[in-house]
Amino acid sequence: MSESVRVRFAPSPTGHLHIGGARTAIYNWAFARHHGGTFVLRIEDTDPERSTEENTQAIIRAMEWLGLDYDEGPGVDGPYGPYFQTQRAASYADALERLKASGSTYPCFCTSEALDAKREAARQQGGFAGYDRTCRGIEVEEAARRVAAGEPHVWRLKVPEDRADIAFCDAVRGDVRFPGDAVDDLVLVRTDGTATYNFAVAVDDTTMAITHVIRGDDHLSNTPKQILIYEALGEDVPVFAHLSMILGADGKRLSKRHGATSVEAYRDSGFLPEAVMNYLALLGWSLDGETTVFSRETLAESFSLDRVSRNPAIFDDEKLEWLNGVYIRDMSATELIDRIVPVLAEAGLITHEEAASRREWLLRLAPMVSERLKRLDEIVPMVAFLFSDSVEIEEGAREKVLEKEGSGLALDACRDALASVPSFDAETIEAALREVPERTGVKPKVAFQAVRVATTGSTVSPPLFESLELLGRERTLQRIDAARPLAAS
RNA sequence: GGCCCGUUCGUCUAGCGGUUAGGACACCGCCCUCUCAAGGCGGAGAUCACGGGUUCGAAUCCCGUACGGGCUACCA
Repeated sequence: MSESVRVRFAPSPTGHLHIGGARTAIYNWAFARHHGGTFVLRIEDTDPERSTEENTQAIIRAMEWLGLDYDEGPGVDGPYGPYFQTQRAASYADALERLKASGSTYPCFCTSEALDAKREAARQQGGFAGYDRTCRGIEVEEAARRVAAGEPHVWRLKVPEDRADIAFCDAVRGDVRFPGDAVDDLVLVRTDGTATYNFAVAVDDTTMAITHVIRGDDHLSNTPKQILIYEALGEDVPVFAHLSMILGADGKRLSKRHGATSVEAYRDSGFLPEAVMNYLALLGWSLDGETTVFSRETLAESFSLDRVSRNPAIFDDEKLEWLNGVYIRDMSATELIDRIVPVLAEAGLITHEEAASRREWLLRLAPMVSERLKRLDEIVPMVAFLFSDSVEIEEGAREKVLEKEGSGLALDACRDALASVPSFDAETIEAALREVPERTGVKPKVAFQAVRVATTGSTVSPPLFESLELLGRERTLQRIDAARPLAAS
């Protein structure tokens, strides 16, 4: 429990960083930071069919966005590199040599076709469908001769006879035990000389001196295989911690069918990295059962594996949105503007140049919207009326508000008041408009709603007086004039 | 089929032998109020999957069952 703690996040670049992977990365990061250890990013790119450089970059970008800085990995050299599995072939070859030397592996000449047939037959009879060890019985000399002769072969792990139960203490699940005969003589090195997943992972984790393997639940059943490889190699077994899956709203494993599942998709739909990180941390871990909002620093300080939950968790978009709103409200006006200008620019409401020259105006806008936003992109429909020359009045708004008795009267009175107000700021505007109901006898709600609909086009908007201030006197009066014919007398 | 893992309000969770089973999101009501939010207060919501044990006492420990998930590849 000190500086010697080394953990790794090992995604395979066959797609973008998804929610489940991100949570695994977060827990690894938090564990490393908590213990002052080292967080390694290792790219498991051994599937040439599906791995791409682009995906690798996307994963790294997503981690940067979340603030998951790693101490060793792509672009961050360390003493245990390289950090791409495709570049570690020499390391696997070396491990295989060690296994050959200790007699813990043997070549297998069975064809995959023959194996498939046997497996199928065994499964029909309902038994364990592991390898039947045919080639394990071949004399060492003969096997060596056939290998030398170039006969196609794979290398299999020679699992000890009558192996006792393989037991380990999982840091989140507790004691886990597999029957000794549950693991067959699995393939370590393929016919083409490349390492299989389980071999590569075990070798990498030992050669990278990983002390704690924190990973998805789907690897729990692979653990006994890897333990056997560790033992054959004569290496220490790390501590394992298996995290439960994240499921979609239907209780099924999270997939594309559930909509956005990649971290980037959340970024693009207006979520803040702090919120995503906080939410994901909470999905399967709790600080104390009470605290729900916390910074990444607090997460690092408080994180421990024994508070990781064992049950699968359903991803709840609504709670993420609420949390995102919490973080938005917590931002200063300048921070919020910095985050929002790109969104407005993207929507074509403002250019970056305009944003720079109207900075002061935008800073006044910030407090009006901050407590109304759950996602950054909601800003667009909310403030579009401030960026247009005129406004189209929503059908329902006209009926419900403008056609209500008294609204025309109120509009006239408000127009007069606004036209003659000495200064067009929210405070003065409010004072002037507050007198209208008294003077006309129209209820405040009716009068203010009429002005709101006339100037924003909608029955829902940011606070009226502030909105008018930002709109400016000219446009405000124009819009009231334009709406006036639609209003009841 | 075999082997592993899991099961507390709709959702995320607290709980680690004795609690009125706590909190958060969502939901409902009230207050605040120029709309919407935000905020404040309050409410409803969990026979702790089911069945057996162990115990004076079990959501907590043990054993089954059901349901869900994972592994069982020369994928990762």
